[in-house]
Amino acid sequence: MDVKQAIQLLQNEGYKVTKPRENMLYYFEEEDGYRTAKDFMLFTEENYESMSFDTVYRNLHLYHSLGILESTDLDGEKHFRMNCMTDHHHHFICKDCGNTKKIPICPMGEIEEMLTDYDIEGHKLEVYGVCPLCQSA
Amino acid sequence: MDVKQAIQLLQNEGYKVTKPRENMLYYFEEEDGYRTAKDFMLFTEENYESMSFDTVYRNLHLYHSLGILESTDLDGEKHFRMNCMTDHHHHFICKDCGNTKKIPICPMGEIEEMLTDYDIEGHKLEVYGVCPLCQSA
DNA sequence: TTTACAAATCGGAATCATTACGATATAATG
DNA sequence: CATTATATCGTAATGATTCCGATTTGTAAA
Repeated sequence: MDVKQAIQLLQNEGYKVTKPRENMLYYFEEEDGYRTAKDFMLFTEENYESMSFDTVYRNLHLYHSLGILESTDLDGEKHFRMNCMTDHHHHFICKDCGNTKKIPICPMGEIEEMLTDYDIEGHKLEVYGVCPLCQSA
Repeated sequence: MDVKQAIQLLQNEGYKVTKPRENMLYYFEEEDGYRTAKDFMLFTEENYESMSFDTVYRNLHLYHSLGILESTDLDGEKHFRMNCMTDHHHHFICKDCGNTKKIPICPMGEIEEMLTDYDIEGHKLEVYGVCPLCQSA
């Protein structure tokens, strides 16, 4: 998912393409990892174009519901990153920088077999630690 | 982990065994699933022995740091359950009642092999949905 | 290109979960 | 049973997120 595709999706679904929305898309396309609402607010302030909390949170939810962003609960804060929908996978998440590495392994096949009476709606597999770059820093 | 073991652990580590602490232990021993601070506060109010937020949160953290409780971030709230330290495993978590079912599968062996340059500190594997009991209700 | 209007934004107030704080109470030890 | 460090209490403060009324803006039709 890139900015171009996301804008296309917004238009197809009848949502307006506004300056704030574009700014958010470009930010998350650039950052290859999980970021919070505050991360984004700080970034915009540094670039002299801060926007309302309301707008940021509302669009984060919109983007999540449209599948443009994926999210995870971490340390009591919601974190978001661009959604890579091409294949099903999971992430290593660096606790220092928030950047991620793809993990192309998923044990859900096995697990579904042992939960036949359960209505499975989703799952989460995440690995936490420090990435090579942050280790050397 | 049961109440008896937890109390033993508190004493060994030099912590006092107080009424509020005992109440919390009995609550989590009884409930076989993830519960929030508020869940516990509501329970105590119904039993006419409510206690301070400060006390509840402080002891939740204490119990977590001692390994008496395990925790997970869910819907922007921290959830806790009695820790079952006998074997490494993961959980199915019912989104309606919070109760859990053990999943004795873990793909970390495979995953560690593909993350050789990464400093791995932890991981999370959770399956979400509706348990059989809540489906029929 | 202008107009019209639904949709989006803004700033600030409100809410919810969680943490901090000073005063009081209490478990553990001698 | 006296001492004292530790825990609790009630409340105030914090941090993330949501809500709200007023204003602005994209979009589509005139």
